[in-house]
Amino acid sequence: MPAVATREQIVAAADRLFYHHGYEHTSFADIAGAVGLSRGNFYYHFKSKDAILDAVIDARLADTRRMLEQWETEAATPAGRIMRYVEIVLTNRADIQDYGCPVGTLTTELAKLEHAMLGQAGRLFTLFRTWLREQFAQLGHAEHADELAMHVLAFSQGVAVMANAFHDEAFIQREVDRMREWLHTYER
Amino acid sequence: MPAVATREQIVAAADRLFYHHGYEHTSFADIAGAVGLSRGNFYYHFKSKDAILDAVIDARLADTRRMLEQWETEAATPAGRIMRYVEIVLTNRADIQDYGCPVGTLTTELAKLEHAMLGQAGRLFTLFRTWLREQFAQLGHAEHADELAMHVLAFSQGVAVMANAFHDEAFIQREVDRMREWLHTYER
DNA sequence: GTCTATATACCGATAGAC
DNA sequence: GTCTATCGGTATATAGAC
Repeated sequence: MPAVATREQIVAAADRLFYHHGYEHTSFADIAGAVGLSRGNFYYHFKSKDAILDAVIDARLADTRRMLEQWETEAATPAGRIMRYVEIVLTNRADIQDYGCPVGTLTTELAKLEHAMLGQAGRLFTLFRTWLREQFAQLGHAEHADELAMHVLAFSQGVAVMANAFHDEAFIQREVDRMREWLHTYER
Repeated sequence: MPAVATREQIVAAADRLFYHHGYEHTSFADIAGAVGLSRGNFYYHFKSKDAILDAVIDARLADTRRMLEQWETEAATPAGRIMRYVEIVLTNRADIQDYGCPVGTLTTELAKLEHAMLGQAGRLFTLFRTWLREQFAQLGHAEHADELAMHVLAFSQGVAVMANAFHDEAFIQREVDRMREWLHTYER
């Protein structure tokens, strides 16, 4: 198999395993096994575990940018685009109940490990934060756009942690409805 | 040293290390070193790492019960007691910015590890949930008390994750103020 | 109750044959 | 580009002297 395709498979497998079982708990053998490679061959593609994490974060950043661009084309109004973000907790409900938020849980873990890649992972949060801020600015709240963006991010993280802890689907739906009503008070 | 005192020291050290560096990342050697014991002697007090986690969770449950009882004596009204909970994110701001919420981060980690003690850790959340539910019932919202309790828990978890990710003190204060105003709409 | 020494397993990482 | 074999380190856990 060409090196590029193998590398992409490794990143995809590592992405999934880091999300499902955490970064530290995932071993090279786990990733190699998921791709169908031997541990030894692994180092031809990535020279260290940090390098894989770096590649996974880059892939998530690229995926997120694509998703945000798609939301821009699908939702005509800034409020509609913000609701697209809010509704992720419904769209990805099953995964969130099992594994939490991929961004929040990775950042939390890397902070505890005092891992050098923590800053890189923070860029994922910043990407959403900047995008939400822009939506609130377009909604006519340029002055408090960042504060409102942070509030929406905190909503998603709170719901994700509680959904993961209690597996309560009705709770998620109620919180999304609550958020929708809150957002209406900022529409003009 | 008497076995009981040594055991308590081990639990206190493990509690702190699990919070600061995570359960999996904390080794027996780390805990033994913090207490000033050899690794070998460790097994006289705890026969497995799971047993230490179990003891740590029990200690946290006992500490939490004591804290909730103290809040009952310090705050005269149910709204005041709920605000005591909300203001934890300010009271423990420094630790939360560095390590997140001790309950939320432990539950998140154990879920990813598919650890047998996940249910035990969930009791910490349930303890707060039940207590908050009781406060909302006393406030005159018995019908939606559990939903309101879950909303307050989600608030604290969302703020903790974001505070840990961005280390933004002003953000925490704003979210607490927002919560105080929200709570006022439920006072009668 | 505390210690040293050790068993056993797995981790990340490397070397070298093919 | 993939493999097997292996190194050095660390993890949990145990045995036994004191």
